[in-house]
Amino acid sequence: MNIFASSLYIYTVLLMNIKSKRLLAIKNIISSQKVSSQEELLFLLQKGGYVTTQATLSRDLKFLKVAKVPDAQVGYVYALHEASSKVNEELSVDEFPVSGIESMEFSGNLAVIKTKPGFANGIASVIDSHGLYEILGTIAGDDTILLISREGVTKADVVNALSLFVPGIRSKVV
Amino acid sequence: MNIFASSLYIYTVLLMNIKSKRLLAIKNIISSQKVSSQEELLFLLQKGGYVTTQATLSRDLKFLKVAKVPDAQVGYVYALHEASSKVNEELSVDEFPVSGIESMEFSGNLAVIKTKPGFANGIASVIDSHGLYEILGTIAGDDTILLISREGVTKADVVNALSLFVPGIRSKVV
DNA sequence: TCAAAAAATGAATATTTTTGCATCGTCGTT
DNA sequence: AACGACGATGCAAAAATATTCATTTTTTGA
Repeated sequence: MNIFASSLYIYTVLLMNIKSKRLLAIKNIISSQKVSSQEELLFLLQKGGYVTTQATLSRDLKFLKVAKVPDAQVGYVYALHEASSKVNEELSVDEFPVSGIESMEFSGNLAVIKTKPGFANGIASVIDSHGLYEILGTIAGDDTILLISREGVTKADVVNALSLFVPGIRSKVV
Repeated sequence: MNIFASSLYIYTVLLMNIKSKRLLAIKNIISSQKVSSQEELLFLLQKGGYVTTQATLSRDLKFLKVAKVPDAQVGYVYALHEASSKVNEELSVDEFPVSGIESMEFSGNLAVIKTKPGFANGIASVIDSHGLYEILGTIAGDDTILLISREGVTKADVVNALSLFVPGIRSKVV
């Protein structure tokens, strides 16, 4: 199977472009160790294969709302805020999620998909864009997608349909 | 013992208190408005009668562990840490903005909760944070929350679950 | 597909923040 | 009283960070 011809590739590109990956790497690094300057972060990113400049880091940190906080040990540390701090705790620097999806559960002809914060809209629109027969439509909040499936369609059908372009999707409740 | 005869006391009042007062003033200022640079803070302090230099502010902010956080409005703001700002915290994790809820009605495995304008997201996230078994998830707009309950769960079950932390909750429709 | 628009980026620069050093006023000790 | 220690502070240099500008890359719309 040529994955570059598959919708998996399209999905991946849509959600995980270079910048997104770098942002995720930044999150992972600063949540796993004390980083006290952008220069230091720059070096750590390079070790992970991300080559960029201090200017871009400054913008990235602003985008991520990463705070610079006084710290007893090293003077200052960069810190994520509450909401984003536990997002990627199980991920190492070198492993990136190909999906922002956390879980999926059904209730009747509805499914509730939990995503990483902020991912719901993006993922929902990817789902919508495939125009799947099984899925009537979706509504997305910030980290939750409500998916309405067509009458007569089973939960397995929906999972199967989504699994075509959502890697590793699996329903918690069967 | 006459503490006014103690030179330690005099020393404390004359020197330490100046710093303490300034630190307090800094806390008050940055917790009541958005301050985006030390220079700006310097000016605000001067208006309050505290004359100092930017270098001292840098040290003060470090002492107070004041974080510099990216902000959508003004670029960057200085922010107190959780512990320091607890004064303003009116709601604990277990308290609930019950006054924000207007009504709750069911239809099948769905419930629509009407809230005061702007409250929906906050209330929905409080509900989510409790990770109730009965509730698959919620999606919030501005003043409406859609709540999806698990299959086999009754309306009463949902109300019971919510009533654990939502005082006086009651379903309009049974 | 192509052109226009928008977003991302690096280099250089401007701005902001931190810090080394010297000083001042005071205390505790001799 | 003299001396050394200490915390607070200002000044100025150094370091860190943010932003401007020009360019490239990506996305969007027709």
